[in-house]
Amino acid sequence: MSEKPPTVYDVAAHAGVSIATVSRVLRRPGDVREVTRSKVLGSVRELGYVPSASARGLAARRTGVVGVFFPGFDAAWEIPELSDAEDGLVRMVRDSDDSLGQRPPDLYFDAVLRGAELEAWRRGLVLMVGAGRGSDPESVVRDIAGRVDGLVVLARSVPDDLLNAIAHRIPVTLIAGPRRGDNFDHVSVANSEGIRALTHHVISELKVRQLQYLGGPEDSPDDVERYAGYCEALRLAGLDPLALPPLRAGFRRETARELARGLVAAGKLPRALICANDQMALGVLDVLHRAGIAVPDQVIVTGFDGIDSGRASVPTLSTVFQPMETLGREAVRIMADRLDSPDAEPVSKRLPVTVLLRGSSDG
Amino acid sequence: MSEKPPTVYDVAAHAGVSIATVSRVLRRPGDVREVTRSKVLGSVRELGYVPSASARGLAARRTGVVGVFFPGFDAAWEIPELSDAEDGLVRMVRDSDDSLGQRPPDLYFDAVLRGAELEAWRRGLVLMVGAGRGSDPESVVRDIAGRVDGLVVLARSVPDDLLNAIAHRIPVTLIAGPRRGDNFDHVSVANSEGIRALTHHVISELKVRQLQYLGGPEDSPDDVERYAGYCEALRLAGLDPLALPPLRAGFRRETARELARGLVAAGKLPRALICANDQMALGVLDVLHRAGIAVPDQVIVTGFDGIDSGRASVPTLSTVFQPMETLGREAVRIMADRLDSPDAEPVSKRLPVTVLLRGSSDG
DNA sequence: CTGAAAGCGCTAACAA
DNA sequence: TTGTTAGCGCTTTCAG
Repeated sequence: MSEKPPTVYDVAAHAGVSIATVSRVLRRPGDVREVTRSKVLGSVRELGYVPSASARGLAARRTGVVGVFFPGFDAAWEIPELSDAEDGLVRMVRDSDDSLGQRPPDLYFDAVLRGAELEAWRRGLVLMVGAGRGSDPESVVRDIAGRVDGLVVLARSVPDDLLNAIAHRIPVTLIAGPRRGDNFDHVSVANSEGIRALTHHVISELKVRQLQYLGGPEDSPDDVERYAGYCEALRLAGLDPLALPPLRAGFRRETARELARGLVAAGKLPRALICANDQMALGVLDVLHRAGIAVPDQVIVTGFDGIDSGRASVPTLSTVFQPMETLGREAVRIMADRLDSPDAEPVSKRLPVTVLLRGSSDG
Repeated sequence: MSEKPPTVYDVAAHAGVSIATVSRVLRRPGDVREVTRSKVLGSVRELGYVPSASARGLAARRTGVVGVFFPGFDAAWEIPELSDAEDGLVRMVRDSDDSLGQRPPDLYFDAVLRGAELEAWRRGLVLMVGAGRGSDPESVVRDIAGRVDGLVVLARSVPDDLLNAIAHRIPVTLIAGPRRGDNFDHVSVANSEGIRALTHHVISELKVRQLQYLGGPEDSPDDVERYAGYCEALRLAGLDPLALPPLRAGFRRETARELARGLVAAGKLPRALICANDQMALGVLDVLHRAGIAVPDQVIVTGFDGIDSGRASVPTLSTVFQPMETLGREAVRIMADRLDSPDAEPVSKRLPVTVLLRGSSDG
């Protein structure tokens, strides 16, 4: 399938120049006379020369690669082996919600990754992705750390000490989560401010005084911020955040569904349910719909994230849009700047959000 | 921020061994006596040693990295500069559909990428991603090609000649699109079979005889396959695929909306609209809903892909689910195998799809 | 504008 | 079991 790949030496020989000239043609074409350059480029094409990034990285001490490390919520053992079963090419099911053997998509990381890739491209960088899974992020992170010029880390996917060790060698940019010391650059979104504004709207415009919070995992920094924003809005209105205790559904649609069914069955629905993300809000919406409970007339539901499905739901979902893609872009932008000027002051940027008032609150 | 990173030499000196031993400890710990090993590992930790992947790749001639290259539908000039404007952290809008300055998410690539990452992790590989954008995929592909042991390429994101040049050096696995020669391994999904089954269901179970196809770009290989499947089902039933000419909306929701509005206005709605992807189907559904046209009673609508929004729409969307994540996983799996045995026969795998009969056809 | 030569940090025979 | 040594393919002074 492949013979020995040509190297600079081959190209140099073929073009009748030195390897230094070949290198120049590729890196700073302006430094080479036109005729020489085109001669070299001719050889490059003819031989199908592809420079070895390893050699280049070794010699130049920079790889042009930025690593992106994000938490993998899939425990290793939950990932099914790829099966080789062949039951024909088409299966047919009625109204199957899931059972497709697919895990729910993680819109958030996907979007961040897309943004990161986008900005990397604009900056002439390449992206290397890794996820923390199972018990030992350490090996993966080290593995990636040796390959890249800088590392972008999502939320709390890497333990502090490891992070510090890495930051000692290459710049690290943190996405989301709390700011951790000022060894790192940091990008976040206005979590608390956003949900506070939305909650405030529900209270003062829609005249609701009985609200309940539906949160994700308590150890999620995002959830912590959002809950704080929620509480703040209530207190500002003279309401007690603990009048109705916060509910938890781990950011997951299915879990929220079960929880909502429970509330319906018990007749304990609040006048407004402020959810910490869209997935949960959609689950709730779905259950209420089936139970014949009118949204927003009987119950107001809001989400957070601004995922696409919230535009297709009935009613459409009021939510706080967070610019996930921009989050990724901004992180890489900051990283690129950092690589250019390693000694500049650490940067911390907070991105604005947009409250989207739609059918589930302002129908 | 960082001093000179320690190398094998530093570790060797610190541990009082040779660099070869350090290398062994890291690569084949079994070949080293226990005491030596722990001494070395101690030094590694103490010095915060991180091996250079460049040097390693150069010496070992393999990088442990798989590249994934996918088409970027964003023309470069359409990507807005990241703005530094600060108009406060919260903005508030009513019922804004878009205007969020975000491009529509590309669920398909996201899912494929996620699957690829997953399988790469299981195989101890790292993923490097790049997108073709603007006029010149060549430079990016070359750039990536030099960094990886193998390249996974989505659909037609890379011109044939370039692809051949690359395949000459490193293994290439194609995802989706037509099979292109047998220099390459290839994974695809049962596009035509899936849509044929769904169309057949609409015709023979739902007794519909007036169908119309709503396709994507004509040069999309996926669309070509899907259209073929559609036609086949019609012919099998003795219907003329061209009785109603195929419509085109470039796989985009917005475009499909406009088109649907046109059909409604002209009173030219067919009894069933078979859409080549979910985004378009959702656009149609939305327009019909607003126009007060009953789905599926007056018009049946079907999609293709099985994206999440199709479960939240009203009615829920009948569609053909394609295992996008599995597509990515399978591609990396094949690549990993290929790296292990470069001279095995080229592989071509077709993944099964699932027809999901939901509200928009079988309400 | 071009060439010669010295590494970059690591792996993999081969010796010991 | 461990050490020696010869590259891997490229960038980058420094001369010319």
